[in-house]
Amino acid sequence: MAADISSTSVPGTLSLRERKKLRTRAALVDTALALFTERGFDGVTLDELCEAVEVSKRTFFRNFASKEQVASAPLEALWNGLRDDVEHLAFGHVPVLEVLQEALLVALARMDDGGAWVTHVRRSRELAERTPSIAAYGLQYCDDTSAAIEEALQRRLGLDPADPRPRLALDLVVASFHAALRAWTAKPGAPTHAGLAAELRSVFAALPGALTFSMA
Amino acid sequence: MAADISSTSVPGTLSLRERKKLRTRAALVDTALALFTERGFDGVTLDELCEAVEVSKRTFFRNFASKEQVASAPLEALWNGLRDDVEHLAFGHVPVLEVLQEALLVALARMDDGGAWVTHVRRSRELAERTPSIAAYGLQYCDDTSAAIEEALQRRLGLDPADPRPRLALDLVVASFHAALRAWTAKPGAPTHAGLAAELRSVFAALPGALTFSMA
DNA sequence: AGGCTTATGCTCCTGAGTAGCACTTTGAGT
DNA sequence: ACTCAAAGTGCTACTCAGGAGCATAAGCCT
Repeated sequence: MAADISSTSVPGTLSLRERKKLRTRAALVDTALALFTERGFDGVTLDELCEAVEVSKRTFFRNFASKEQVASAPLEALWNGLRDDVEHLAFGHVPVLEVLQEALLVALARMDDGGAWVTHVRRSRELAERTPSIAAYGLQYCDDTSAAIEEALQRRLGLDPADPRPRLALDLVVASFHAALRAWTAKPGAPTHAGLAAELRSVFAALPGALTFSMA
Repeated sequence: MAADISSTSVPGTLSLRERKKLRTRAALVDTALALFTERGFDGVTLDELCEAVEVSKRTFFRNFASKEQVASAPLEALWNGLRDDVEHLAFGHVPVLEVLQEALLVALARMDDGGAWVTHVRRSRELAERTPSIAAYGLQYCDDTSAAIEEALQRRLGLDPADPRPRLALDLVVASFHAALRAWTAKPGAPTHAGLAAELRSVFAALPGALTFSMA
């Protein structure tokens, strides 16, 4: 899943084979999001998608585990980034919740290419909203990643595996991101990276109130 | 989805047709959980399941939207119960989070038949743990129900639809339940209803600490 | 009792996802 | 430079989930 640096002499440079594979993968994501957006997830068969990218179905399934995954790829990249970062977080004596919030903002900032990612995410999100199977896949991936992160937190913080607190803190951060994503997707106009980050900060700010507020 | 009282004179009594349908449904859930547990989710085809219950595949799909749903039925009943209850909650000036926690405990208590439900949940849970597609379906159903509950909360509390707090509070309650479920499933021995409720209370108690705790 | 509604069964069909085999490309050893 | 092993790719054939149309039977109302 994560790009790994291998056998080539210059670190950070990928072999021809690896670059080709990444290009194929990117082309599949790009074309899939375009076709799904245009004709709907169920209106596009895998055969059509593969034909458009000039790749066989076999190759598709070597890059993605399911039709749903190719539509969820942009957000998976974000969660993978967060998961990898947790390994190197400095915790000091700051509350874990705050460390995780900051880590998500950092992972999000890292996704800021020239706007390609943000455009993909917007499309992916809109598809998920009207396609239950995509939403289901995304939630499950998120849950899996959360379990992996929880495990890392337990290890790095020296906590009892039965302690529910790290997972709850993490789930709260994830729920905040989903809330931010919904709000951001609902906003009309061209999607921006800064806009998404702002929504996320705003939800984080509302979080303490979520625990204490009562009827107006 | 929810049992509705119809045309018969005595409220609470279902017509023969409706009772028969419910029996078929229950038989499908029961047999499905047994077969899936025995041979694995992918080791049982729908045709086999339908044959075992002596029902056609058409009938199966009139009762359930997918193979995954029949395995998730027990927990769906709980979420449906919570969703319906939210319509009649008294909020007073108690924090919404606490009202929701209490509501979930009440909905859970209502599931206490003689142990059949709890046995089904345990099996369903164990299946979900080793079958990603079941887990995905369950999370998506939960998310859908949460959206419906959020909508009800907005309406009943007179809140701005853009206010993220009710959904965050709800997500926290749901996350607590999932944590309790994981802990409960991990415990060996015969599953009990009281045990699950106790786990849930224990997670609720740990919740404030989840926001503030830092490295030991 | 008889007509109406609704569940059910049967059968055919599409498309996701898997597996086996042959072919090509790439990186490494000599 | 040449060769070989390893990995990626394409083709084909297969299983099974899930949906649609039409005919039948069971339960409901008058």
